[in-house]
Amino acid sequence: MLPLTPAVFHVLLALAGGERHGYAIMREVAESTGGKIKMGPGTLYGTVKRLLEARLIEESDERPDPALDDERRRYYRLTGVGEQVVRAEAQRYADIVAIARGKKLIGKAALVPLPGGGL
Amino acid sequence: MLPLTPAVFHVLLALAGGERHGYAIMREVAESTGGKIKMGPGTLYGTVKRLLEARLIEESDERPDPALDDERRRYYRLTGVGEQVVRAEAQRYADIVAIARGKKLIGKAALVPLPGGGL
DNA sequence: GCTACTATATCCGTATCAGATACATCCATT
DNA sequence: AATGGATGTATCTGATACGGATATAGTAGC
Repeated sequence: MLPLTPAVFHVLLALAGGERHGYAIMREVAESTGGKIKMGPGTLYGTVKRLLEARLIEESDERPDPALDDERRRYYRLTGVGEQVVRAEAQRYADIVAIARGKKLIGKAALVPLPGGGL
Repeated sequence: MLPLTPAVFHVLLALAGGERHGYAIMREVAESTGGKIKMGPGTLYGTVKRLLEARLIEESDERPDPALDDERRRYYRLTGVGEQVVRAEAQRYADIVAIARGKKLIGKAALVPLPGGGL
């Protein structure tokens, strides 16, 4: 199943933060990547359709407060399998980042300031 | 240009460790991913061809010690642009990993031992 | 009433993937 | 020296995904 395509991964990642409707997924992807990734509607809804067929996401019946709702919206959430898949892919990404760090392509994550400076 | 496809990224990542010939790239990808990713020849040489056309890699004239060489081999190395691209993609991966961590999909980074000593 | 934004959906040209296939060489074993 | 398995490069092709264009329509502000 892995690796996921970037479009699929971004959609699952957005839904990992809670259920969302299609347009909100588009906005979240753009926002979370600082505008570097912008999904067009073709990519988004095609991806959503495939994810529904693969049972990685499912449509939710729950609606928010009617005052805040928009009837046109369709809300989606991760299934159990979907969550497992997005976790596995995130771990794969982390493993690759570790490889890239080993080759000095990128610096170490700034979790703790290094006294000696370094990369 | 970004995001790169997984196949393209893995090839560039392998070449970030120094110049290599095609088959060695295949082995390195399999090894560095713990056997999780295995590129077939179709993927590898198709990818190499596209990377050459895009000037992200170039063929190297330098040959190793004839005693260790194999005339069939064709060696490739990153171009300047290729290195910039693989760095940018590695950073994009790191950014996504940070997002995934923020959503508690994966744990914190394993501490990679630095050559200069400890943290 | 007009315009921009929100929201979902499909179509289609292009590109990529990955397995199958092909062919030649190197090396170890018998 | 013959066999076989690993090494090494290369192409073809079906299936799939991408992403821009397009379509439709409700909502909100001016």
